[in-house]
Amino acid sequence: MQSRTPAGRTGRPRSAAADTAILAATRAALVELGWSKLTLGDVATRAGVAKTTLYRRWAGKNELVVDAVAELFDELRLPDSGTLAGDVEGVVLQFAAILARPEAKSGLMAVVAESTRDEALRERIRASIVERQKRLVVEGRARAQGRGELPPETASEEAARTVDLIFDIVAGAVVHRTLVSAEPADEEWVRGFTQVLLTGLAGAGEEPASPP
Amino acid sequence: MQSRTPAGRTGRPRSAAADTAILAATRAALVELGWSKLTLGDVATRAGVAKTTLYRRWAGKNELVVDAVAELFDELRLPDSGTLAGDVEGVVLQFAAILARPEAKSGLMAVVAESTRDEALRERIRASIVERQKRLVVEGRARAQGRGELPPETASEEAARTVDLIFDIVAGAVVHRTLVSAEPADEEWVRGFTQVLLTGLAGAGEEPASPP
DNA sequence: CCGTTACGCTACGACTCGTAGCGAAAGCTT
DNA sequence: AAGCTTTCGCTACGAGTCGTAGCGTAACGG
Repeated sequence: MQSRTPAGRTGRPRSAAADTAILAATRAALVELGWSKLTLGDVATRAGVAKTTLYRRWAGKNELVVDAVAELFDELRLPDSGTLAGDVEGVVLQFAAILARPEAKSGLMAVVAESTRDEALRERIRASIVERQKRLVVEGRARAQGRGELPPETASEEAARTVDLIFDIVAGAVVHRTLVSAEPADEEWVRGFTQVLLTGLAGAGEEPASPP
Repeated sequence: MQSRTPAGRTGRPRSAAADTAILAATRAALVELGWSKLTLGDVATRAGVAKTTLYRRWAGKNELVVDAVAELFDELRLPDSGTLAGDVEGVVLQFAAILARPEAKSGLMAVVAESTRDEALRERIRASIVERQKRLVVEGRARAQGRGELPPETASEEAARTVDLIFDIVAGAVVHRTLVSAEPADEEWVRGFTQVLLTGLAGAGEEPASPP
């Protein structure tokens, strides 16, 4: 968040209700208009605030949409299924459910595209969206190592690289499936993906050990 | 392409030189301005043509950028390294090299974002960019099956699903690494990725069988 | 009650968009 | 060589958006 009133501050405080109304209006506008046709004037009207209020709180369209989309990822939780495969499937299904929403599709990819030319924007995305997801990978990996499903820790630098690699594979696959292939990442797909991730391509032909 | 002069047509033909100049100017504008600040008027000036000529050939910014970016993928070739791992690494490195270019980063993701609200645009992307990449997966997989590195074909519908899955994993990982994590998909990363893809997470700690 | 800050509203110049209309140019056909 | 057809470059235009400035009012804290 960025609109927190600095602690020992005088004067009229910023309306917290306006913040939530603006972010909700932004998501609604993303659904109806998409990124390119979304205008800040329209968002202001939807939220019931003045256009100038928007410009007082956000630098521009990019920052506003990042904050609006970031809230969608608040609900991400790491399930405790007891097995690595179960944890992966659970997280991926949650991630896929978020990405299936139209405001996430059009908003997230657009700001990522913009972030290729804006270092500050990329950092904002990283801090408010990506880092939260990556923490799930770290925790899930640690659990699996504790159960002996994954080889134990090596050097810490090597571990960081591995986490980054896993994260790029998991998040990238779901994003590509949802946005580029434009097919749902449903349970069947997630099962297949998880099997490839855990056992590799060669093992992908075999059935998993436990049919229901 | 869309500006081919219909076969038995009379009148002045469209300038092919204008086409290439416009697409090159579009890529240059993508590098300098990025997607959001790119204007068709600016592209026309760079290409040395009138703005109206642009509107006669392309419906809008989206279609123009898709064509401009699609040309970047013309150079994709499937290397014949003799092993599945080598083929995967070769293709991924080529793909990564293309995605490393700024005109690909800002252009490709932006049109993908737009395509979530435009069915025709998504089809245009699929036909001119995605399908070409997917063919490499199909061919590489067939070669590996011929060498016995992958289990042979099952049902054809099952095979299509597998190809789609592999494609989403490979392309998604490279895209996510390059655009979201904003780190280069260099040889070291590609080696690690290929190993996970072929042997799975559990085998990712082991060294590959054949050191040079 | 007073100082300070946020808010809503209006207005503004600058810019981009996509289109229309025109005369000239470049092909093919006869 | 003349005629037909289509494209091209150019200019101009209304419509819409941008981001900001200015003003009076509202909501807090001391």
